[in-house]
Parts: sequence; C-alpha cells; structure tokens
Amino acid sequence: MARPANQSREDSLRKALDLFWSKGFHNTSLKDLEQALDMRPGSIYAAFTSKEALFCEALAVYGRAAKADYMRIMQGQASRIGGLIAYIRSMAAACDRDRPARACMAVRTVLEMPSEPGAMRAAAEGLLKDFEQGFTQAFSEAIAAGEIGAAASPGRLARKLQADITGMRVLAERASGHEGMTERVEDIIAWLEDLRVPVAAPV
Amino acid sequence: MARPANQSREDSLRKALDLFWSKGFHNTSLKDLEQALDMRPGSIYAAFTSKEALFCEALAVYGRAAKADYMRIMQGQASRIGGLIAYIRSMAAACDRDRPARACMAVRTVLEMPSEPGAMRAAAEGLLKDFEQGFTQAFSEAIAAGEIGAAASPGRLARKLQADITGMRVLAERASGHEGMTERVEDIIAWLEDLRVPVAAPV
DNA sequence: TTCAATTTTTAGTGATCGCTCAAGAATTGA
DNA sequence: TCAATTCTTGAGCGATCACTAAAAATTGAA
Repeated sequence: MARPANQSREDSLRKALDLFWSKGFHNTSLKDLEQALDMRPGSIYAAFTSKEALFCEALAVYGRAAKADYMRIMQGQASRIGGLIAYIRSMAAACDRDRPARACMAVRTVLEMPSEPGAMRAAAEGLLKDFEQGFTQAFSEAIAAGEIGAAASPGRLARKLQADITGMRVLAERASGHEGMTERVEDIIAWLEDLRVPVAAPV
Repeated sequence: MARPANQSREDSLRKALDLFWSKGFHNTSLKDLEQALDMRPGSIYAAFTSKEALFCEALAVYGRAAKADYMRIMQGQASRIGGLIAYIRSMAAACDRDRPARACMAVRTVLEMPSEPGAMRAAAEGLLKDFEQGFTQAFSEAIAAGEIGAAASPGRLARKLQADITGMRVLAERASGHEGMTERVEDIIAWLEDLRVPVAAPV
C-alpha cells in the first residue's frame, strides 16, 4: 500500500529527547536534530509539524519513562516509604551514570522557558505536577497503612520531597557536585525514615 | 578630551543581567540587548567584546549583588543561625516580588550550559562554589560559637542548605509553586532551628 | 579653530536560523 | 507491470543570528 517509515516514531522521539535534554531547546538546532535523527528537514516536519511540537512530544516521552521507572520501583517494595527510599537511591545511581543530563528534564525546561506561557513550559509544569501528585498519593497510602503519622499532610510531604530531589539533581549537574551526592541521598532517606512511626515506643 | 559614554558600564550590565536572567543566554538576541541597553551593536561590542563576555560580566554583577545581600543580612543578626534564617526569609520575600526570575541565576546558567565546559558555565559554577563556601563559613562560626553541635560538618550542612534553597527557588519559578513557598520556608527554618543546641536540656 | 581622543551610529557582513515544497524513491495491492 | 500511497530527499526560502568596519558625533586641549 504505502512506503513504511525508516524508523519508528518512538525511536525518533527518544533521540530527539536525548538531544534536547543535553543541549536545551534553544541551543538545539535543526541541523543537530537532522544529524541525531538521521532525517532530512522535510521528513522531520512531515512527522512532527514543528521544532516546538517535536520538543513537546519528546518531553512527553520523558514523562512516560520517568513515570514507568517510578511505578516499577514502587511495585518492587513492600512499603510506600521503602519504595520512595528505593526510588531516591535509584535516581541517584542514574545521576552517576552519564545520562543526557543529570538534572530533571522538566525542571530544566521550566527554567529555560521563563516568562513565556507557551506550550513547552506548560507541558513541563504539567509533568512536575504529575510527579508531585504521584508522591502525594504515595504518602497518602503510607498514612493509610500506618507507616507514618496521620498528622503529616501528604501534599506538603510530596512537595518537600520533590524540592529535595530537585536540589539533589541540580547538585549532580554541577561539575564539582558529584562528591556531595552521597550526603544528599543519605539526608533525604534519613528524613523519610524519621517520618516512620516507631514500631516499639520507648519508655 | 574624549566623548563621554552615555551611561555607566555598571548600569548597562545591570540591564543586561535583567534580560539574561529573565530570558536565558541562548534566548536573548542582540536585538533584545540593543533595546534594553539602548545601545547600537557597535557600542555594545566596543564595550563588552562579545555577547558571551557581556554575559559573564553580567553574571559577575549578579554574584556581587547576591553576596552583598547575604553579608548585609548576616551582619544585622546576632547569631549565625539567626542570620541564615533571616536570609532564607529575605530570599523567599524576594521571590514573591517579581524579579527578572525567581530561580537563582547561577543555577539557571548551569542548567542551560550543560556539557560545554565554557567560560559562562565555569563562572556560574564558581558562583555556586562561593555561596557554598559562605554557608560553610557561617556554620563553622556557629559551631565555634556553640550555637550548634560540633558533630555536624559545616561543609555538609552548607551543601544541604544550598540544595534546599535551590529546591525552594525552583518551586518559586513554577506557575503553581507560589502557594507551596511558605511550607518550604518553614521546613528549612525548622531544620536550622533543630540544629541549635538547646539552651536548657529537659531531663 | 583646529586637533586628537573616544564613543556612537549606521549600514551592513556571511552564516545560520526554522521551515517549505516540489520531485524522487520505495513499498504496497491490483 | 502498474498505479496508488507514503515517505524521503535536497535545494533553497526569508528572517534572524552574532558581529564588524567606517563614518559621524562629542568632548577637552592646543
């Protein structure tokens, strides 16, 4: 019937994501994309409409992958708090391996698109809201399961965790930040551990 | 003798900083700079050599202003920990007023210049190192003064504080992040308070 | 008034930007 | 073998990029 595409849309998006993640939107040219995707401009625009739309789709791929990672790790743990701790450890390990960049792609995007209320910025903010919501749910379930005290506000805990992760990953992005990573991971985990209701109360 | 410049170099740098801070380096064009500085391209290049050199000088202005703010607030407080608390409060208040951007300019720059080991990235990393060093000194003095326990590592405390501030200011940058700011400020201040050696130990 | 010193303006430079489109190439069912 | 359909190519669009060189403007001193 028709000629099939040389590569799947998903593959192209992953390559575009790597590029955008490492160089940022404004510093990535179509020449760069042509080379990374091994596609000529006509093909790129036929498939993705515009550089901006391509960025948004690549960002969505990032979001799905991040969410999948999170779900997989949480499901492998018996408790919610234990799951969050495992997630922090996993993320710190991922920051050590040299990915396109160490900092969160969504944070990077929010900082790169400041005042403009465009689609890319909105998409990045949406991702951050989703992550926050996921953490909120985890803390809610931890409270329901009696893992942590009921006095804590799940949303507030989630926002603190997200801010801590942001701080950790920005530190990881710094050239001299590698050494401090272990400290940061330990501090975040210690905070999560401290939330736990003690099994046997002393005195 | 010679024709005087229309405005001081410092004024031009402040205007350039506002622009770079709000739009980022790659998203700021020379057209933007011409308009903001009210200078024609020839004047700009005669005064600042290149867009990159102008950015570096503007970043240095940012660093000096940030350091001056920090010193001023710390000197107005009797204790080191009290000074840090006042500084956090002041920074959160500054994030509420709409400055060029809420997030730290140095963090923004590190995230915008990822892999490239250029002068701009190096300058931003240097600023972050300076801030970290300032916090380290404050914690050292707090330990020496008996404000907080001697078991704590000043450098580690400084890196945690810096990461917390980063997380707070990135949150402030988000459209929906305004509400969560009070929480973050309270959490950071509570952590600083908890470091303090209790005046009178209860049984 | 003229001159030297310095800054500013003006009019561009070539290169690259994101993007378009007509034509060719490839793969299908008929 | 042939249309039909879809994808890819590659030249090139106008606009904008960072940047430059030379002339004009503004000064104090000679």
